[in-house]
Amino acid sequence: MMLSYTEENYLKALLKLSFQNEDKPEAGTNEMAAYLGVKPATATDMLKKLKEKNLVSYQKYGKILLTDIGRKSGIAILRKHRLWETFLYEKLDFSWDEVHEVAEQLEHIQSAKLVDKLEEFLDFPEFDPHGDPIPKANGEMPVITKTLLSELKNGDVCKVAAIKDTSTLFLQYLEKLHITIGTNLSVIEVIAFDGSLNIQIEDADPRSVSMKFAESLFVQR
Amino acid sequence: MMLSYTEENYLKALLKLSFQNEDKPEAGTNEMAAYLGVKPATATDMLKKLKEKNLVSYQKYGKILLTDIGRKSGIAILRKHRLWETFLYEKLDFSWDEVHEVAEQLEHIQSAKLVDKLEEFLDFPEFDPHGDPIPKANGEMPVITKTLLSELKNGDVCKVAAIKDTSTLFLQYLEKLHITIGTNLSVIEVIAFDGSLNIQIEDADPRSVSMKFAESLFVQR
DNA sequence: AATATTTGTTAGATTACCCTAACTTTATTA
DNA sequence: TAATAAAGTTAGGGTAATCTAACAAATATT
Ligand SMILES: [Mn+2]
Ligand SMILES: [Mn+2]
Ligand SMILES: [Mn+2]
Ligand SMILES: [Mn+2]
Repeated sequence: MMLSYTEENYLKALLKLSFQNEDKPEAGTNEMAAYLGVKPATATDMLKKLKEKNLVSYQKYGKILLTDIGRKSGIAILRKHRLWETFLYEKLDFSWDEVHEVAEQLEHIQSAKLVDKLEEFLDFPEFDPHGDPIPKANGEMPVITKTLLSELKNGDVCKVAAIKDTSTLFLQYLEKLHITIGTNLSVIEVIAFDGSLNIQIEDADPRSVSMKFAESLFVQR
Repeated sequence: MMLSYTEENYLKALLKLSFQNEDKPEAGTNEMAAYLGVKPATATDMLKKLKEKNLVSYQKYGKILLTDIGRKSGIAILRKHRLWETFLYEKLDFSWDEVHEVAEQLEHIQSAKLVDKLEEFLDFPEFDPHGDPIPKANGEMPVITKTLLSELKNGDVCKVAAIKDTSTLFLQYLEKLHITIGTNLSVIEVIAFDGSLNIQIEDADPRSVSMKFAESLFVQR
């Protein structure tokens, strides 16, 4: 099916929201509009079009759910986004916080061959530079159990698995701390007072990080 | 300056036409419209906008000429186009006739860093897969004297330098004949009757090619 | 249950790009 | 040079994506 640049962005947004709203993979109009930076009225209009094309199912004043086709299309875009991010990071020396913006554009390039060849060129990466799983050509995606650093207890050790908050400020802060995907962390002490943590980053001297920090980082035990 | 996808295509078209119309680097409205596959009325509309933005200079019913800014912008797009074609051909194993279509999309990605990093990644290529020169970051472009194969005489030898007609049919025919950029050719005989040529391709047995063929291939003596 | 708040929709307008049909200007040709 | 042909413009209209303002429905609060 032929999708416009904009329609693709709506589908990807709905997919992302469906991951985010863990309980039910639904989204609301305002939520979607806020995510995309448009007004609710605009989102409603587009919703009608997407429904017409059988990409979402919803009723007036009801919740929005992607159809099978809609989800498949969304995943295809996410796949492109993450492959391009990996390309920029691995091959063109882009930094962590620079890849997303350009991938937002590259994800809309239409060419089945391009995506698959790119994946091959990158040697079939499983995760993007932020630790997020890259969907396969068939739409499959490794489901990984995500643990937040903030859920760990005194003495726990872990590896950084993925970034929850991918804002530039956070990514740049991580870089400053020499934290990247795969970095080993150990929790020395959780401070009950404010939820901050004393952690050791690889072999460096222990240091304190805030609760907000610990809630923005996914780790693997 | 912020240019839309469409504005970029108009500028690139004008640049291409300015190369094509060797004598004067001008273009007409109809010519431009035909090149872009739009109607003359549409081209006129866009022309007004481009003039407003100081990208072209022209008067009603007059000829169209790119301004310095307009030409610079056009060259920047051409640079991206040819770098991407090179990437697809060299790194992703795209064939000769497949690169153009995808590059038409990729040329519109906005990121100064991306272009320059891509160029570095490709090791600063001078020519794209069709033998066309790739503009440098500063806008400079090697000016090469183009000789058509059809201009050669009996006994002349040459190397294939670039492709004039980049249609899929021609590119696929060239592939079949094992002709690529750099292939050595020697003209055995020019047939006066119909302008066809007997040529030898590298060490293969001599064969005949049509005048149309010889007029579609640029060579270097 | 009544009211207030939040959420979502509709109506009407705008901008970018494109079209057809009718017209005007410039160039060619008899 | 007058008629014809070619080239270019204008007027009016369509679609996609966006907006603001006004309204309607659903949900939460008293
Ligand atoms: Mn991203
Ligand atoms: Mn996008
Ligand atoms: Mn090309
Ligand atoms: Mn283009």
